[in-house]
Parts: sequence; C-alpha cells; structure tokens
Amino acid sequence: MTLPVTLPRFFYARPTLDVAGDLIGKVLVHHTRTGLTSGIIVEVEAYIGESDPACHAAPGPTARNAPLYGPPGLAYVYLNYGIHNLVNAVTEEEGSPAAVLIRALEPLEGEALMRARRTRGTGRAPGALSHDEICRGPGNLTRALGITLRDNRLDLTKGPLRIEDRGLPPREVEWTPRIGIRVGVEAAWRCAAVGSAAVSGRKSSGTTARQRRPG
DNA sequence: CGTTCGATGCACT
DNA sequence: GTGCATCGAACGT
Repeated sequence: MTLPVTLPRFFYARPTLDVAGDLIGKVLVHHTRTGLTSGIIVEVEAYIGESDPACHAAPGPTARNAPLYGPPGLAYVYLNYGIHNLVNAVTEEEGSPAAVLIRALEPLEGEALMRARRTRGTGRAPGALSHDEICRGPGNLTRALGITLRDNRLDLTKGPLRIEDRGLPPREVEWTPRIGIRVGVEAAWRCAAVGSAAVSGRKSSGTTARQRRPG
C-alpha cells in the first residue's frame, strides 16, 4: 500500500491515447467545503486536435476552448446541453489542443455526499441510486463530485480538484468508438475498464439479460 | 425489453 | 436562431 500521489504534469504531457489508457484505475478527487468525494476512473474518451471533428478545438481557438490550448494537466470543464458539466484533463503540450473526457467513476470516498448531490432537487431518494449509478456518465459524475464551470482551468496536478495514483491494481480495458457524438464516430478512442458496472453506454456484447433470475 | 423526447444555457454562425 | 462530448421519464412492444 503506497501513499496517494497526485499525478504530475509529465503524466499528461504525452500522446492523448496513452494518457487516456493510463487514467483508468486512477482516482479523481474533489475537495470542497462540504467534504471530500472521489472515485476510480473506469471510462474515458480522447479528443485530439483540430483535425478531430468531435473535439472542441475543431473550429480553431475560441474563448470557450482556450484551456485545450493551455498546458497539460489543466481541467477543461464546460456546460453541455445546458444542464451537464463535463470534465476533461488537458493533454500533450501547450498549443496542442487535446484532452481526455472522464465519463464514469466507481465511487470511493464521500458516497453519502455524492448521493445527496445527485438527488438534490429531484424527487428521488438518495437510497434509490445503486452504488454503480452514482457516477455513471459524464454529467452524473460531475454532479456527484460537485464539479462546475468554476472549476474550469484548475490545475489537476495540485489543489482541490486532482487525480491521484493510489496504487490500485491494473484493470483490463477495452477500446471502442466514442459515445454520443455525431461526427468522428469511427475512431476507437473510448477506453473502459472491462466488467465495471459503473461504465456508461451499452454493453459491448453478450448477455444483457442479467436482470432476469435463473430458474 | 426497446425507443422517443423534453429540459436547459451557452458558444458560435 | 441553431446545435450540442446528456439524462431520465414516458411511452411503445
């Protein structure tokens, strides 16, 4: 058991697909006044450069996508569909716009607080959420961890929003096309931990009928 | 089980 | 004014 180590800048200053694969099994942590919440990263997507039509840098530099052009290790948070905050880790070198979107976590610390945030304002009871639903999906995990637009441009290598290596065992991963985009569908730039029930999207194959009882 | 559709805010044309 | 890197309730089979 080793001490938690916040990932340093050089971790992010690499090819985005390498960073994406290596983020699986790392721990996203958010420390707020309300408390500390965290989860194991089990699903990510890479968005790479102005030539990637699904990347926010596709139109070239704008006010919104400026963090993508910044130094590696920054957080890029933006509002999607008017409702959901999505969090990315900026990769590669300054001036080279690319990032990894974090899409799902397995809840680790502060689960009660995460449940409260996820159900606040809705009619749902905190207990109605299963453990694996709490941080399943990019909009859900930011809500659970209390990540908002105010966290945009924060430095993930230090401070209240960070990603740690806690020496967790390596996970088997699978690469698939990215989810929920209209362009750039062909690239297999989504990476997910195999077998994790917290992963979003459809099951790759096999038995989806696990809900039914045997007998 | 499956698919459809409304909510909601901001960047960009 | 249009279009999203979404979510979940509502409805169809």
